[in-house]
Amino acid sequence: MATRIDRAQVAETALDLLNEVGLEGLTLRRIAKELGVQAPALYWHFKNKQELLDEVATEMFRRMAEPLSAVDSSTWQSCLAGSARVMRRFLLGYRDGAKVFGGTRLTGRSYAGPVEEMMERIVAAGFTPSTAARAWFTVNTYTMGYVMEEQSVHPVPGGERDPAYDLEDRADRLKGYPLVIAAGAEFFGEMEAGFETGLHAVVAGIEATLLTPGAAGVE
Amino acid sequence: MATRIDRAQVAETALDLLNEVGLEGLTLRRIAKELGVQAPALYWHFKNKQELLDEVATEMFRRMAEPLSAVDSSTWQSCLAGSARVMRRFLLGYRDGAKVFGGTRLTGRSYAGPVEEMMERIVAAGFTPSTAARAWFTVNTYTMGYVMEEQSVHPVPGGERDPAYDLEDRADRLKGYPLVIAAGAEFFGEMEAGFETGLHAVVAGIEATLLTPGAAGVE
DNA sequence: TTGACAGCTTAACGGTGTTCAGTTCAGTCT
DNA sequence: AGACTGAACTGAACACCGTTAAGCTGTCAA
Repeated sequence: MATRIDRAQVAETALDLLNEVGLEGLTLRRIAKELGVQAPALYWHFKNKQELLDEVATEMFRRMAEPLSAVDSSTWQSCLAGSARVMRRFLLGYRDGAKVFGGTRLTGRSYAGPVEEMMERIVAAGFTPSTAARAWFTVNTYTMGYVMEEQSVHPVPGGERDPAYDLEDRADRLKGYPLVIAAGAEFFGEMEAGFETGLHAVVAGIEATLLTPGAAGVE
Repeated sequence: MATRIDRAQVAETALDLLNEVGLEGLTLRRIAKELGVQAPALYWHFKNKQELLDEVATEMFRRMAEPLSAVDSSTWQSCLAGSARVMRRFLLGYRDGAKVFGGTRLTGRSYAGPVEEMMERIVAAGFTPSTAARAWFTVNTYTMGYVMEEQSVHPVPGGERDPAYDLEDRADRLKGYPLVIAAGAEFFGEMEAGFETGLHAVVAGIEATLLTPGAAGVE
């Protein structure tokens, strides 16, 4: 009845299933069921579950590619910041998106095109290939780390906050540490605005230290 | 024979075991065995495995507390950068350290003391409580994200690189994308130096955008 | 018609987190 | 001292997990 399945179809199905069941619930049996197939059938297409997850992450990136290349690239700042925003939006769009994407290596070379394009723009703006890569990596690292934290506060896309992160409870528990309480409010309050503020800082720092060599040291 | 166990002892044992077996191998039966006890005994002390892992992360932080408060705090820059370095060193010291630490919430209030202290120093340097928190969070986010990546290249503390990240293979695979190849060399080459460069940028950006309000926008 | 082989199923294995009823043992009270 | 109590742990079991091996089924070529 149902047509035969292939790698791409499995990855797509698994990715769409992710929002329903979360990474923990994304078992081979569950994926197979969604495909109208028995679990071991997946082993015809993938060596093991990790390889399947790598393909899922790659599919995630594939879906990011279009909006990524549509980012405003009139300045390197908007290029970097824009791609960070796209990345965040996409990761937030999938349950445990950051964990899935961070825990896997992209397979094949499908991701190379968009990345090359973006690097070209940054280099054109005055960076060397090496500092451009560092700039991109730094922004990416920040973004991944941020969304990771964000998704542990906000596990389900569009859903409400994890009650374990209730700010009042937290304030109560940490009485006597006023700055820690204030910090919690800053961290877990307006996460979108917080991301922008941090991103803003990172980009400004890149300008100060990577674009123009010979800036002040940290020490 | 053996004395009874308590939460702290379980967490310490589990944390020490982590370097031997990795997060994947850190099963309840294995931890219990190490304690000379049966697996279900752990359920007397913890509601479930996640709660145990939370305690492990907290124990990790507990061990960080001393070096954290020994960080040079003569300037806010050295304070932030120093704590980021301590954090990275510690996370790298445990197999899957970033995953464990990132995936859990710190329990209790044991962590509040050191954090409060650090925040006080930053506020004293001219930040508001709110911008100080944002600065700290941004640096932390970068550090966690960085070490996460670093540990997927370098899984075992002190061990050699994961062969899957071989740069030559990568360069071969990505022929035709010169900037992507160069980026790979920058990312996965000298990871210590790379961390410092990025950290440097982040701190400089914090100075430019958070310490002195009214800086240039990202757009 | 026969053979080959890709793609799938069925059955099973060892291991996982977790539950639950029962056991042991230190410490308290009469 | 001896009975009691509750904390701490054991043993057996459950449902489910990733994974493997062997066998079945349909399609296509010769």
